[in-house]
Amino acid sequence: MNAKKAGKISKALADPNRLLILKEIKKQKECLYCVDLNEIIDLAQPSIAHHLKLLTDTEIIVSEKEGRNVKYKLNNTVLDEYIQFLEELKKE
Amino acid sequence: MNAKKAGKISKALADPNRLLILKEIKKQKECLYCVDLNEIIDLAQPSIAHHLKLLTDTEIIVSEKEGRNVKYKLNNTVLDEYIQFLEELKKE
DNA sequence: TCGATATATTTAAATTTTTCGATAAATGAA
DNA sequence: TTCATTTATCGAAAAATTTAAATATATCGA
Repeated sequence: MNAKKAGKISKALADPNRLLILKEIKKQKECLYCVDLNEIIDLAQPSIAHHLKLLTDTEIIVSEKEGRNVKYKLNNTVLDEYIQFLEELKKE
Repeated sequence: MNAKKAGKISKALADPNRLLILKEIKKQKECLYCVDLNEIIDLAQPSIAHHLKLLTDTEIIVSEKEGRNVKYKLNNTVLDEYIQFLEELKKE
């Protein structure tokens, strides 16, 4: 992963509400329904949609449409690549 | 590491110039002199100082005064804790 | 089809972040 | 002490982000 992509992912992770979304995905055993976030996150619906878009744009989460609903799950591959980028910073 | 701290670190990493600083620390075999950044980063001196402050505030880098100069090195511990936080996101 | 529900988009305001000029503070050298 | 160098701080402008109201779109069920 290059620095540009890592910067975008860092930015996606740089917000408490977006971290909360990721935490909820983890909580729901990998898969979260968008509609449930309205009860969890104290933001208006368009704001939640905005945060979900930022996260999906980086591909750190992936969305799947299911009827009227959208469900989200973590993309472990991208997360691993990001972690790898961070690990590289430690190497001399 | 809690989400609040992880959010601050994510924010610290969410800027191309700050990632460049970290890359340079790695390049200089762990230790970077602040003065050298002026030639590397295309920003005014106060801007560079601002970015360094954000990074040191999260303790992802640590500074050490050496005469007039300040040198910086990566804090592997904080970086590892941040990585651990990310790893936890993957666990069900 | 019609109404209800779920999500997305547009637009604009509020807030935060980034940037830099001016200047201050600290240190080393002459 | 005086001057040059390095870093930090202050204040303000510019840019980016966050938020929500209004509205649009999509889908389901009756």
